[in-house]
Formats: sequence, C-alpha cells, structure tokens
Amino acid sequence: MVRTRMPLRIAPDAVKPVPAGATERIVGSITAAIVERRLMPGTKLSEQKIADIFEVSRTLVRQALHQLSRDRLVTLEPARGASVAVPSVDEAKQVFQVRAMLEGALARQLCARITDSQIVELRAHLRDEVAALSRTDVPGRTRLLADFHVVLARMLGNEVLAQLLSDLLSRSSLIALMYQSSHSAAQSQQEHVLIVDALEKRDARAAARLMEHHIFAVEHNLRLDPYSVDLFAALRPQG
Amino acid sequence: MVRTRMPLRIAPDAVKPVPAGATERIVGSITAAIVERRLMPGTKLSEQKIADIFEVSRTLVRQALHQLSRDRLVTLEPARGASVAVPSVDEAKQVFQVRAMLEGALARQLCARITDSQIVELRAHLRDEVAALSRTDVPGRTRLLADFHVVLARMLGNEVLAQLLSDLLSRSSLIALMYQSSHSAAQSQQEHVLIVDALEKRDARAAARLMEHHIFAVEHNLRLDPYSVDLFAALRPQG
DNA sequence: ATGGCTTAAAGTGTATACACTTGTGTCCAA
DNA sequence: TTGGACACAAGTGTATACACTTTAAGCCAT
Repeated sequence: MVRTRMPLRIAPDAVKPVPAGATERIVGSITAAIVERRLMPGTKLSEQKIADIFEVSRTLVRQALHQLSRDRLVTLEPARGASVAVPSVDEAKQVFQVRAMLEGALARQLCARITDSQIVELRAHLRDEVAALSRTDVPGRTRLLADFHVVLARMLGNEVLAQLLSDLLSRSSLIALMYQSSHSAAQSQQEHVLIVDALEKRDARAAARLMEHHIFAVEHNLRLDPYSVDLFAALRPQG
Repeated sequence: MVRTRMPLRIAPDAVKPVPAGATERIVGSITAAIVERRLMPGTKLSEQKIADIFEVSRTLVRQALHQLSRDRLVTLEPARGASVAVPSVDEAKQVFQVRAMLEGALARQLCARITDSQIVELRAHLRDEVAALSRTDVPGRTRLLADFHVVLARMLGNEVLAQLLSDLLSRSSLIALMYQSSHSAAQSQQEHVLIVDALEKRDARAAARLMEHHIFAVEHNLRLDPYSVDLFAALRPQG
C-alpha cells in the first residue's frame, strides 16, 4: 500500500486507515449507503466517480461493484456499467418467502437452546430500538430493526445462517425503500417484543408463528400492486 | 474481446465461444472443478497459471477468484493468494443446519402447490439418478444428486431460494469431499425416492420430516470427529 | 422543424506495468 | 554441520494504458 509516487499527500496514515482490504471498505461504504437509503434504486454508479471519491483506481472499484452485484444490491449491465439494483416485485416476494422459511425455523430452534442471559441481551436490544424510534433516528432505527434478526441468528451460534440472513436483510432494506413500505417502524418494534416474549416462554410454536407473521406483515405492507411498480419504473430515469 | 494484436490465432470464434462475460466462464469452470472433485481442498490457485489456462489476463482471473471467495469455495489470504477452501467442522455443521431449515420448509410448502406434471418430472429425475449410479458415473451422479434439491426449489417458483440453495450445495459438495462421506450415493438416491413419494401424497409433514432426515443422514455420515480433521490438516500441504 | 447519419465524448472491458510482499535457496560464521 | 542473514525468485496488489462500446451532440437532407 505504500506507493513511491503520489507525492502530494498529507498525513498518509490518517487519510488511509484501511484496516483490511481496500476493496472491503468500498463494498461496506456502498452497502451502507444503499441500506441507509442514501442511494436510490436505479442510481448510476460510475466507476471513475467512485474511484475519485475513495481515492483509488478503477480496478478496486470494479472489484467492489462485482461483489455487490453478487449480493444483488447492484445490477451490472454489460458495457453499460453498474447501478443500484431495482428489485422486481417477484424478487421482492421471493426474498420475503425465503426469510419466512429461514427465520421461522430459526425461531423454532432458538427456543430449544436460548439462555436467560441471551433473553436479557434481546431485551436490551429492544430498548435500543425504542430509543431510536423516539429519537426519530431513521438510519439508526432501520439498522437496529434489521440487526434484531441477525442477532437472533448469531444466538443460534450459526455464522453461516447469520451471514445469509444479513444478505437477505440488505436486500429487504432496498425492497422496502423501493416499494415504500407503509409498515411503521413502531409496529415492527412491537412485533419484535412479542417474538422475544415467546422466546422467553420457550414456546417454539408461538415464536415461529409470530416470526412468520412479522415477516409477512412487512411484506404485505409493501405497495406491490402493479400501479406503484409502473409508476416507479416510469420515474426511475430522472433520478 | 476483439483485440488488434494477438496475430497468431486460428479460427478465433471457434476458440472463444464465451457467450456471456469471460469472468463468468472462469467462475463456472472452477466451481465445476471443485464440485466434481477434481480440485482438492487446500489446492493453491495461482493467478498466472489459471490465466494461462483460460488464455486471459490475471485481471479476469482475480475477479473470478474474488467472486468465488464470496461463495466460500475459495479462501483468499492477503498477499498469499487463493486456494480451494478448507471448510472447518463448525462450518460444515452450520451449512447442514441451514440446509435442513431451508429445505424442510421447502418440502412443506411444495406439498401445497406441486402439480402432477411436476411429480412426473421428479420421477424422471430419479430415473436419471439411478442411471448415473449404475454407470458409476461419479461426477454425473454427484451433480444429479445435488440437482435434485435445486429442482425442488425451482418448482416452488422461487429463484432466490434456488440460487441460495445452489450455493449451499456447492459448499456441501466440498465438505463431503473433505470429510469423506460414508453416505453412499445409493442411499441418498433411495431417500430422494421417499421424499418424492411423500410429495406425491401431498403429505407435508412427512415430506418435511424425510427431507430433514435426509440432510441429517448425509451430515452424520461425515467423518467430523477430531481425528480425521487433524489427519486431513496434516496431509494437506503435500496435496 | 424533423428524422436519420456522422462524429466526438464518456465510460466500460481487458491487458500490461510496476511496486511490494512472501517464500526459498545460498553463503558465511560459529 | 547448523543457524542465521542476505539475496533472489515467484507471486500478489494496485495503477495505468488502450481498445471497444455506448451515448449524445451536431449536421445535413428532406
């Protein structure tokens, strides 16, 4: 990373913290920007512009964009470049169906092995969610509400599941943004409370049912009817 | 792809079919090689050698290796290059746990909406499996036995699920190779038959139970005890 | 004015160049 | 003979160069 050229750089170490691979940093930044809703679906992602922003060459940006396309957060069109993905209605439904399958089973299994201290941990997380709600901290609450699901996966001690779920949640965020969910954050938070209650009682059937209902509630509050879809597609090119 | 130089090439179009992106081709070839057990876990994947084989520059090979590392089929060590992944025992268990969760739910849901013609399709697939078994066509049978699961996912009409499962099955193949499964292909095939029988009867509970049992059977026939692990680790460097 | 053709600008796709890191062999000293 | 330091070879990490594609603008003919 220490290049001989690039003579005009002040305090190089301060400017380049880059703990691990520079590509990872770019992937992380763009992912965060999409999930935190600062990059709209359909936004063009020019390689050179991103390269300038991160002060790297296009090579690294390309690697990052390829990885992101594998996560389905960006779409790569041959010779046309990258843009923030515009998930179809079908894809949206499929993502939520998979989440329901995976997280329903997760809730069921978690009941059998969750510890009291983990319940305490979950209660703390729920408090954080409430705090973010009252502060109307939109990016924070989005992240916390999603993290709830990843935290559950981690409690099962299954890193593979946690990773998978993390990817699906990123896609869910993008979908929710696109199809302007009417599902209030407050409602989501309350459903989280119910799920933790069921987990505390070790009621596997209830926990699974509540989790599946929660996910379907989010899905059914999306505007997945044809009208809004065409509307969005029509508006897309202008930003 | 039409370069001005490279003057000595006979019948360029025949040599370079490359329908879609060249990177995809490399990813596909390496994935197939790993799944079909022609690349052992831990094998070093030198960028230049692969580039020579595919007659492309290191640039494209690097992209392919990065994508593969995202699929966990290859491990990328900083400044040390890429090698075929060596999944840990924990990772192996986690992959199978996720598969059981996902495919159990898949079997359950499929019962509700599978059509008679799809049952016919599955029977045909089972016949192909038997044929591959009798021909002792090892790569073919490995692929067919894995495809069975992807076919089920496709029948649910959920491409997201199919893609996810496809990735997990690739990892499963690598794991089965590493921990030398004693689960015979014939036994797997018979369990597939039982699952299709349950699907035909639209018995959701039985289908889910059989699917989960099938996956756990595969897992429990792996040699996941510490001895074989250390043994493999000890043998790894010499190929 | 409008539709189609020509041409320039911008941007992507791939290859190559070069710096840096890691591993390995060799030589010297004890 | 053995241990360690040096040097070199091999290989990775990033940047840059260049060819090709797409897009947009401009121009001419109608």
